Amino acid sequence: MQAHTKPVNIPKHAFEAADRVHSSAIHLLRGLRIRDRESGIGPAQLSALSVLVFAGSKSLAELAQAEQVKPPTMSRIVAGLRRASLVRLTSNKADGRAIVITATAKGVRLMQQARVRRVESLARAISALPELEVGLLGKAAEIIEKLSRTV
Amino acid sequence: MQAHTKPVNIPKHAFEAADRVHSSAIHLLRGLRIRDRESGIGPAQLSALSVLVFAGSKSLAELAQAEQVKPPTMSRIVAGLRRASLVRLTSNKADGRAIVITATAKGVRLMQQARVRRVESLARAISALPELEVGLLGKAAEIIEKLSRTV
DNA sequence: ATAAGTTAGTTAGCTATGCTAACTATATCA
DNA sequence: TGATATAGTTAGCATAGCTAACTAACTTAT
Repeated sequence: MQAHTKPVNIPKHAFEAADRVHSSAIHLLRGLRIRDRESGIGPAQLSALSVLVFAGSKSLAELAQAEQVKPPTMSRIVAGLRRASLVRLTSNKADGRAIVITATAKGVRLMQQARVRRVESLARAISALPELEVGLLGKAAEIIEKLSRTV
Repeated sequence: MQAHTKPVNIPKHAFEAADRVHSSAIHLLRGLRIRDRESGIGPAQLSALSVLVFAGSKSLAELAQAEQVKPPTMSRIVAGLRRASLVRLTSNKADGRAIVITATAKGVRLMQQARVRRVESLARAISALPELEVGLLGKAAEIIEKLSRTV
């Protein structure tokens, strides 16, 4: 009943770095997500909408996979977004079973405002840092972005 | 009724750095949280337990504040943790209304395993990076940790 | 000392979000 | 054509968020 991973093949310093990066990411997002309440929609709806706005139209199955939820869950999330007129559903000409989910202008506007609210306070804090540290953060973000495609 | 912040006093480069840091943190945690399902408890319970394990015993109100939820919500989360024997409730000698919530040995074990599962794949990815980048990540984590106390 | 007010937690009842199982409708394949 | 597979929905369950209203215990003012 225990994780049967080889525990020894990861150097200690890598594990500690991972732990600190993980922990700081949690604490950062814990602070930033407070302002999401102002959006007026729930976290799952907001996150699904962000995928549609930043990655374009998706089918239900694609959106479910991107958000790591099962299709029935995404079905209800999309129903909520639709009720709020934040997305529009159209039919896929090539496949009558599938739906094409697209953010409406209202949805794009809501999402952009939510993103600005989130990033704004972080940006303010960052602007108080020395130039060197800002550059360091930019490089680190790039590395983390690359890592998150591997893990 | 609107946020009366001056929108212009944040330099563009700070906003862009914030955006990249924010985005990379989201993508990182989106990948890591998949393995939390193996813990057998829900995300809110897992997160509350991590506070108890890493910051020690807390009252219900303190735990609710740390997790940014209202007391009734935390009351139910703690009830779930208690049903699973992951926390123990004792009375506060100094204040008969308050409860002291403490992780049990089983709770500590579950939490540590969950943390290892999360961090392990990230650590593996990090161990493949050049030494220089690992160091850079460590410094960035420190800066982000500091920032998340300000934002 | 006791009545009034405050504070800590719980309970009830709503919504949102996660799941699996079972269904409908459409595509595809033998 | 009939069998099978795939896309999405519906039903029903659990968890997790909220507010309103409650109980119990502590504090304060008279």
